[in-house]
Amino acid sequence: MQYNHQEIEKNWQKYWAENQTFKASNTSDLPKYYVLDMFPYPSGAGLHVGHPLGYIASDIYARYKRHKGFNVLHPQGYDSFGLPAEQYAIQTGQHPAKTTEDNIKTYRRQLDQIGFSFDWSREVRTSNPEYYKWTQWIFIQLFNSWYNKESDKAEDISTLISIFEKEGNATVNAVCDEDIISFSAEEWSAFSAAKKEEILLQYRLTFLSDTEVNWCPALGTVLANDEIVNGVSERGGHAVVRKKMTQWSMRISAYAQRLLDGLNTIDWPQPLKDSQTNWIGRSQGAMVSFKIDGFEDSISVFTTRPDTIFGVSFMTLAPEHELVSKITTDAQKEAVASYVEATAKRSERDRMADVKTISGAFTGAYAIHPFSGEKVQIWIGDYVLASYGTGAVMAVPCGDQRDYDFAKHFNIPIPNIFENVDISEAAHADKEGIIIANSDFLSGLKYKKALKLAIYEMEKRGFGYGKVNYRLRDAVFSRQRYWGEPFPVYYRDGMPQMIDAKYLPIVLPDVEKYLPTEDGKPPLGNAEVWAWNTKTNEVVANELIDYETVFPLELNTMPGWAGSSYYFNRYMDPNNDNEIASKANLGYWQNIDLYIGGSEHATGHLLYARFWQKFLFDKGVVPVDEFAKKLINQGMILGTSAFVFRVENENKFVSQSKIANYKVQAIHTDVSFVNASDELDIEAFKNWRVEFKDAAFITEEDGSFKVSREVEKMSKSKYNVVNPDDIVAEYGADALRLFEMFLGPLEQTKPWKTSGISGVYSFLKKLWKLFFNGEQLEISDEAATKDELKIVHKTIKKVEEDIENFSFNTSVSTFMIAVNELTALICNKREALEPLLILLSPYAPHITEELWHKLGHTTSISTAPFPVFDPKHLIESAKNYPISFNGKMRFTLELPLDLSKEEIEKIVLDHPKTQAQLQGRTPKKVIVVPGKIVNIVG
RNA sequence: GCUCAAGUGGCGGAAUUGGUAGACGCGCUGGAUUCAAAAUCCAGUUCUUUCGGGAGUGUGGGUUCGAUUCCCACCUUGAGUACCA
Repeated sequence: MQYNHQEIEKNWQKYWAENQTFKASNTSDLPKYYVLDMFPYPSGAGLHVGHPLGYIASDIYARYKRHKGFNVLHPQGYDSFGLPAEQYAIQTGQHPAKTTEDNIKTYRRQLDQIGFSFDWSREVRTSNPEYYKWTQWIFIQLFNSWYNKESDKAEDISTLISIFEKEGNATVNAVCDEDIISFSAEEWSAFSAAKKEEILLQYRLTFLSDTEVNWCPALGTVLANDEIVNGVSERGGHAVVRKKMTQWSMRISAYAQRLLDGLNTIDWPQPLKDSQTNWIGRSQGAMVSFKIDGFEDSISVFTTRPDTIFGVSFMTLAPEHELVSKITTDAQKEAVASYVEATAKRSERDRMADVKTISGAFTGAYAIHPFSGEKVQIWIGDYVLASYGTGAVMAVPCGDQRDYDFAKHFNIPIPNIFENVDISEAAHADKEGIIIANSDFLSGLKYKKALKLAIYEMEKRGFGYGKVNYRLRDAVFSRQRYWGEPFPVYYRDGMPQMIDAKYLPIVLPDVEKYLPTEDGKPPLGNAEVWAWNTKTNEVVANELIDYETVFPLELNTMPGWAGSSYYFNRYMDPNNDNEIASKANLGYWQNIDLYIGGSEHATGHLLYARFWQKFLFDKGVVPVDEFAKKLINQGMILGTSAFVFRVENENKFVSQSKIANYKVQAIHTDVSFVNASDELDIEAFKNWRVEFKDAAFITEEDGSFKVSREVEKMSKSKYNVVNPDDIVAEYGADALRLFEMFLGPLEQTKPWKTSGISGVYSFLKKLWKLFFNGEQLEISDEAATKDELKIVHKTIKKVEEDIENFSFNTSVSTFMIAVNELTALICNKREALEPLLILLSPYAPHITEELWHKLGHTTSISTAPFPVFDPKHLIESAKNYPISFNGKMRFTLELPLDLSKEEIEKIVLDHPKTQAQLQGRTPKKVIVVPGKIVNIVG
């Protein structure tokens, strides 16, 4: 009987779906295990063979855990809000919901044919109102919360109001805006309702503010920092400029320290942790305030080196610093103004690309050194960033290279405050082993002591204090897009009002056009029914807006990361209409045990999701404050492009080995025209494009035409995309799954070459043959021999270790070895083949399910217990010892394992081959490691 | 520039409490079967060799009886990050 993968795979996929084989129960006595993939954005292009890699790995692990007796949650869904559907809508007028629905159908079909054990009854889609109801709900919770640094968690805004009512805000230790006014309890109660609202907004965890945002004119929207790469938009590579806009922001900075600390409690890849650590950017130092000569104002700076404060010889402000225009003297006005204008013109990208050029301008003003009382010049320079720290630095040229370069360039003095350090060529930034000099009370001290004493003195004298600073900025949460979650917000007297949670979801309205309005409002500005009636609590037509009971709704939508920041909790109870998920389900499933996805989400999704999880934990919604215990980044699968060589200015192609004789240019050809031996199907190539129809070909001697190959990113334009549909049709899903795992270590980037799949395909055919004699299924119930059991048990041991270590590539070779060895023994014993099928079933679920049932079983193999390894089958009585001379293995010798060291040494030394190797020399030393090796020195 | 990771046959890769380098597969070579092809099966495939053997895991050094594995320096590639005060 032939191995017919097409029929087998279709049948079992149908069986699993009909029997809901992989539906997870929310109540079970079994231990739980939650395996999750990062859910995909359903793009119009569908899947290529690189996409399922992580899904296959997680599916193997999920199936393995079921065999091991776990109640496994392994759901899948779609991150279905996003830009491509919207841009398609702008071009074609097609509603993004329709495009998205179509794309999801394609995705589902492609995923289904690979045989994943997803519990599809739990599917979520971020663009479904039943889902984004909870995205809106979380937004309201954030709005109604503030961060109390005393309790170090988010609390309800009502606790803040009651503090204000009792004692004003002097005692409040909160994470909030910087420009907060202070007020007493009496003043608070005297404030108008609007004023109170305005103050509270400065404390809320999501808040409206005029912020400098990254505005992308080409996309017509703002972008978050992590959506910008090298100064241009991550998507499309468009220019990005700084612009002031009123936007919703998320106070993620409140969680900076906890996001940092939490990294120590989770098993995530070190590079990913490093990039989050770097993104959060904690630095410890001090805030110091410098008075400005002749002004009431002072300049605050953040420094990590307060020990070098006596080395300050000037100060530098960012050109955008608010004090610049105020303190600049008349004499310097022109120079400063032209410098400010010049820097404003330069894009972020230019400024970043050009780090070496030193530029700046003197303001004419002086600051007073807080310790020495000396006057120091105040400069402006674009090496100081407005967005970091306070936008101003105390410049210590002897200890910081940038300050040093600036001072040299503008002839500013460079006082040396280090003992025995030469600073004639460069600054001395190293803080280890230095001794401070010329620094009043700090002189003679080492770095650590000087640092502590400097902060102590600043605090005592009242112009500075120790502080931890973070690079992490609050996250802009508004997008000027259509295809995203609407905010549950309307505006009354210019102040935002939350819609009561019981009226959620606020459903995205229909619009005529998906572009911004003519007066520059976001696309929702085109909606005609987009106002909130506070009496009837429903969305009504804009024409009813009277600013008394009917008010305009928010026109922005939420960013892409909103829906993906909590979806893993929703899978636990996806159809619950009253809560994100029930307490019981959240309590049972807790968090993700294994999360698999790409490393590109390191500082986006994975940071925001941790932030929301911690917030939801503070609010008592979820039971744990990290959402994923273990995370693995699967590597990218690259394409192997094929090139043909065309003679310049001729319609003539030259086979690979002959190009030296011609002047040729390489052009991509479709990889599907090329076989395993890199030979081109000339006919297919000719029919590919009209211009190749009459092309001439200079072939190899044997008539074949060879292409050259190169590994590149898989992309349509390089004609190297391989569609899993084609692979599944020709070789089957089991072969695809095995081959993707066989390519190499999961986390590694590796090239795809379809030719290699024949190896795993013939492995499956060999496995099939073990069960059949010609057309006839033939299985023996005789006891397995010692040798057969040895094969089975060494395979159990290795495969179990490999899966636990996520080393899926090596277990595929182990299966091949086992089948090769059993084939050699002509083994068809049930006792040997049944455990082998179970071992293999996570990798190749269809063929094993088929053979399992052919063996007479009536329930799915996925419920069979994992075979138990018994070491007694691997006990050996003899060892084939490698005999080395000076560490080089020269021959092997089979010896019983129960020999003593001395006996082994004697036998080896007496052996004629040893004598031949020694050629009469006497060995200096003989190392015998019983059971391992013999090494003869001399 | 900084940080991290990785360099092993023609290719993907295997081997680490230091102990037989190249498992498994692709490709390639030869053979069997076939009218022929596909499929299948068998043998071989790191390099070199005077067929005894010798060399060999990016380069150079070190530790060790013994190093792909540990240490130092360098080279190359990839990823991330970048005026962070």
